[in-house]
Amino acid sequence: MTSGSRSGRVRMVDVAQRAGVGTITVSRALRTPQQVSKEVRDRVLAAMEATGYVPNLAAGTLKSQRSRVVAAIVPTLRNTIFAETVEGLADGLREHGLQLLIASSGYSLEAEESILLNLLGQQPVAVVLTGIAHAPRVRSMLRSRGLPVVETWDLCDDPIDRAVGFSNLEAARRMTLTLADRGYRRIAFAGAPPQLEHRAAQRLAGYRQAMAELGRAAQIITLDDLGVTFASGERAVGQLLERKRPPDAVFFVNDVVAFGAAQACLRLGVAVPGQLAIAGFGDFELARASNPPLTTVRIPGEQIGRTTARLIVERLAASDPPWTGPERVVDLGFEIISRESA
Amino acid sequence: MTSGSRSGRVRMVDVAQRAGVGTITVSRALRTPQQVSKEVRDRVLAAMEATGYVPNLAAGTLKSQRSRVVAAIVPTLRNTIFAETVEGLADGLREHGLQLLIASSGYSLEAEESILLNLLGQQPVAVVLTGIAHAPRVRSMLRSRGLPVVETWDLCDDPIDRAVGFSNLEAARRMTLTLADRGYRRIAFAGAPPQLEHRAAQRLAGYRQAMAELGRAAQIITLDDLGVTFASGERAVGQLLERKRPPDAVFFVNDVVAFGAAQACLRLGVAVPGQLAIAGFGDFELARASNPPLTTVRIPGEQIGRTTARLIVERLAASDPPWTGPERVVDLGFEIISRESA
DNA sequence: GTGAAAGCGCTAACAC
DNA sequence: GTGTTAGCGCTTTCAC
Repeated sequence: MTSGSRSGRVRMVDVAQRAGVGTITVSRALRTPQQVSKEVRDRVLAAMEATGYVPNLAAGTLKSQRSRVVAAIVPTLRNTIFAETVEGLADGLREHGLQLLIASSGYSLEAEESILLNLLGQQPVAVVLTGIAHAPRVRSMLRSRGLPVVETWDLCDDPIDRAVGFSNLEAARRMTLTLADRGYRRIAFAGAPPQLEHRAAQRLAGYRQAMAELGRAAQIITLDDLGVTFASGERAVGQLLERKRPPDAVFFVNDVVAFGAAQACLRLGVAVPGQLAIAGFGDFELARASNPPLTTVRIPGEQIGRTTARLIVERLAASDPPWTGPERVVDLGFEIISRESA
Repeated sequence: MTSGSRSGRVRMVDVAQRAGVGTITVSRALRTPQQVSKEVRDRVLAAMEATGYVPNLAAGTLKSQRSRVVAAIVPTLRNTIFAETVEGLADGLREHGLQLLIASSGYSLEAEESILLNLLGQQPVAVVLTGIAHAPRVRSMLRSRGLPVVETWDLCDDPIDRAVGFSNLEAARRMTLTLADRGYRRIAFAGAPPQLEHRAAQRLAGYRQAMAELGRAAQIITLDDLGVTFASGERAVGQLLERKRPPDAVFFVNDVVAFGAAQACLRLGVAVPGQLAIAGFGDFELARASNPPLTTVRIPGEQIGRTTARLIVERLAASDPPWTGPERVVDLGFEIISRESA
């Protein structure tokens, strides 16, 4: 098992010679074992063990024009927002022998574009993007390549290829109406500046639409820190309380900031929901752990990842042309979760 | 910019012909621009734009025996524990044109081994592992390859190549002594079963050592869920309170479970730190957001990532042999952070 | 500063 | 079920 000279330079030929077969047989033993007789296969596997052979995927990819890598870009890995999706995706892909290549864009569309160029060089067999808003060239570049592409975390009438997600707008609208149903009168929305993030903008739009339906005036609180840190939620509460006529309910753009706000209230002695009701978005583990537990929108984070993996695997098996087939857009829905905070 | 026939099949020759140069000049314009006259370079860049050329890294990697990929394995991406390290690493590498290939092992050493085999196939120029405990073959495989390897999040006298981290044992020992200094008498430690995770075992050992120094009896609480969810912290509090003689302070193996425990106390009306003091480990954003804020050990998560990136970049530039050079082990230290919870 | 030829290690296509 | 041949698209080496 450790005899192989200086490993890392063991080539398929070395294994083949040791097993007394041709290189192609080694290749087949690895990729399509059923094509190789059990006896030979065992000999080959033993030779691989003995030499510590690790296939050079660069060579295989080059020749076959087909890697085993799926490239994904998420806005951030720093908090838990996309964590479930990424793990679900990675698991779903790994079960089919595909390796996930992840990069984060820091919520910047320009960064997304340049990162994508880099990732494409690795010859991925599919690309996963977060959201449906992209730099102009991203769409054309991916379409012209004819690569399977899945856009996640939102829906869209005309995806680059496929989309898997839920309606951020509708989810926010429903949450707003739910808060109104509960009797809250002055419902505010807190999010980062909408031009910074399309999904946040969609949620804001859903809030606005609901408020219009209710015939009430919208009240917007702008978060800093891209609206993804506890601290920005805390600061928002500070701002709120200075207002002459503060809202009696705030719908936060995600659970991370909602949680930060709830903790600030606890610290400041602001009763939740008595004095200020708080709603979040995401139903992360944080929402249940909060005091009080957060009313929020459950979104199918892990399932988005799993479904994305499934679509990719199916597409690779079928080798359909990119923009045909069923399920171009998969709506996994959302669910309003009522807890004590609102 | 979109003329190039069916993109994804644009090769370097196509760009070269369009620019009226040889392929090698295109290659140089991309990789070592200073070797190409400005005039020719501009023509080449224009041709790349026009054709939408994306270099096939598989071919380059194959020929040059040198990719631009660094492979990393972390135990999980599901919570924030390793998030800072991963982002710091990714950022530090990207600044030098290196792409991070991340995979998660689910805290399993066997999974780590098999994932590593997969990743090695991509011909990474360096490998980053979490922790210093690995399956037996991992060490020999990496050493024999002579690849730059960085083990993170712990220290070790004899790393595979380099290690960047802090002493989990010493950090836990110091925190335990700090709790004793504050006057807590019955200090317990809560962590997952130590055989499941080496870093947790080190922290337990540090706790035991401190308790021995103090001449006190150790009291261990075993967490479920690998000790990485809020819920397991909550359940631990439930268990604690059933004891005849519960501890007056609990040192949790990380901030995630400590936070879960603190929230459970809040809910159950257990005064923190009055009735039960709580200490965490990590100083994640959660620690500050908690009520009360958590006394914890600050560990240099992002800096581990940054330093790891720096070591890798330096090693690639210097092409030193693997186990020589300064800084084989970089101790980034830790800091006890005193807040209200203990 | 630029080019021509060779070949990295594997797998597709075709034999047997 | 197994082997032979050719070549994927780059970069290295050496020439100019």
